[in-house]
Amino acid sequence: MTFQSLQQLLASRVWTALATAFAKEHLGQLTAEQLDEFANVSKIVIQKPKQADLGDYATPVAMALAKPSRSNPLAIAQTIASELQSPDYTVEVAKPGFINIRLSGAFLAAQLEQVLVQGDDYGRTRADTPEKILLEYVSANPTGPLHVGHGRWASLGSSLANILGFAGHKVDREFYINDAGNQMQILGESLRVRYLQALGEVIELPANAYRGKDIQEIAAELVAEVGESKRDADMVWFSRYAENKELARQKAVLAQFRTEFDQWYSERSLHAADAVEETFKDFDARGMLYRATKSRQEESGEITHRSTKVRKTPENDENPEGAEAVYFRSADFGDENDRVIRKATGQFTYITPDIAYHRDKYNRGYDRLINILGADHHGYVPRMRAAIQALGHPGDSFEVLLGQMVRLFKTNPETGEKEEMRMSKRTGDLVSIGDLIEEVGVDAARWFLLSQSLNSTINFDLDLAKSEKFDNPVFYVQYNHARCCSILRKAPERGMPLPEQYTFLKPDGSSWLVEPAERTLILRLIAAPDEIRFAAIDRTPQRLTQYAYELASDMSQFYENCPTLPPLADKVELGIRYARLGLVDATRQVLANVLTLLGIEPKTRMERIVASEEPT
RNA sequence: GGGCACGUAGCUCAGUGGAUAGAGCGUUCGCCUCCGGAGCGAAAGGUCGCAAGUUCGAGCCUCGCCGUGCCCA
Repeated sequence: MTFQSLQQLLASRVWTALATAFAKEHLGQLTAEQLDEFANVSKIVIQKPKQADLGDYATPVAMALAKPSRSNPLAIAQTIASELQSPDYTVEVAKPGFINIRLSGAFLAAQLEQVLVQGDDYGRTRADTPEKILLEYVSANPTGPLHVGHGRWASLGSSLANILGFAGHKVDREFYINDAGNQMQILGESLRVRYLQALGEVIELPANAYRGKDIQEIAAELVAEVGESKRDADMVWFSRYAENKELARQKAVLAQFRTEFDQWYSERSLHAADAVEETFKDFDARGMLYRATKSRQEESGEITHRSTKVRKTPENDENPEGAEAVYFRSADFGDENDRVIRKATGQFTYITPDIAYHRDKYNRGYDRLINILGADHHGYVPRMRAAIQALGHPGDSFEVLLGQMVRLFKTNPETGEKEEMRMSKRTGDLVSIGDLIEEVGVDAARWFLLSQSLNSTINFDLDLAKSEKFDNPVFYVQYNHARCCSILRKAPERGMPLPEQYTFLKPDGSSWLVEPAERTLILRLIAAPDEIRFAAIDRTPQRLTQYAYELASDMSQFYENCPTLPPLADKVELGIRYARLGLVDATRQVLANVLTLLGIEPKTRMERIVASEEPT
């Protein structure tokens, strides 16, 4: 079975109609070349009309053809419409040149059946060009708990991976462990001091130490594990121990947050495999490097400053007189200036292992790399893309999704005002993913982190996320899923045993489901594959939270207007009742599929809150 | 100073170059004892930051301002 979305189907029908009309020389002066642009049917726009009474779907393709064919759009629309005739729908032409399509009851019924036939796979489509994608996200230092910002990348990355998979791509999820920097030494020293403190020694934390309570917890675990036996262990030993513990904690909280990875890739393993040195030689062999005391741009006076960040540490500051650094000609690939890749001291800059890492990704056979990063890292993108091009890969095969920050708001119980919870890394006073889960739960946390465009700062309303009323969209959606489940559970005891297969058509071939609320709901359901497809193409999971909400809303309308089970449906014909039951089942299925893609649990029942319980 | 975003209803935000720009919250006004019960419906609310351009057609694309956030200096 080939999975094709409704819009893909309609687009291909429009294409056939176009080709036929062209063959009959009915498309004015349109050339074969101009027609050919639409052979890639994804270029044929199919959309939902703003007003439902105009039709279920529409295409403005005739208006796009007006100019090249040198005829008027309405006439072209008429021509295409007459080639588009099908028992599946009626076709109308409207004002400027729209072609409106209204789907028949029988066609809708057939599509609805597909929802139930395909079940958990409903919504899968074939990609125009299937790709092998490596999606990298979160990628934190193993030096402490993941915070709410990481939570945004975690929910986004995990959902996007699911969505891309449904849209016909092969996706691997990867977490890059930044375990090679000198933060690891600081971490080791921090743990060593905390360990000795736990053993009763009076010793101060260094100024640059990590101060989070996680280190103290790990120190306590260490004491419980080995007692005093590591009193004289060196910093590297503590570093490794702390790193393993921190990583394990990160893995645990991510798993709890329904964020899985296929690979955990250690930066240190790159060094161990000499991948950095190899990458350097590769660049050199490709003529991408030069040795100089100043970059070409500085030499020519093009720039007066060097924007490569050099950390102010004693060992980095030493720059032997007249010694030459090694530059990468990144400006030749669109970067604003060349980048130092190896300092005069012989040390690689921080970007070099990153380049080696991305080189390795391509060597592992991926067609496309997608990284999810905070927008504060945007300066990093041009130089990495330059490196990728220097290695001979297309620049656009490297894609970086830059996301804005998350701000948390909570009502102050004293003033009743919403207040921002300020976060500070310095004091260790930052809200972790674990805190967020504890506060609002995984489902609400994921929903609110996913429901906004990546380009928008999220103003996360913790009170709303916790609400168990219909003003909370997550609750509303989950509630309607549970409601479907409940109806299906109750049906047998109300004299409607669940059938092997639902019948949506009357013996005369017309649909049982003709109520506006039923039609609206069916149309919404069968739009799911397109919604998922577009969410994949545009990398916009928020499209699916919105869709899930709209679907829940349509379900709610249907539920209000169209009784399914006795006693309420006593006067309703059995055929209709069973068709409605099938519609409920299909709604349950689509809601479940979409929620699963978002990493939100499709609950089969909602736990009732105790009325007397005071909110705290 | 340079770069990347953002600016849409009172608030929080959606919005494939296509028809009369949408949703939730809040506000106002009606209903509601229901199959899952924590509600349902309606109304009001807009110079899509400002100004120009491209186009048959711009909230969306281009340029210039203004404002906000972040990064680099």
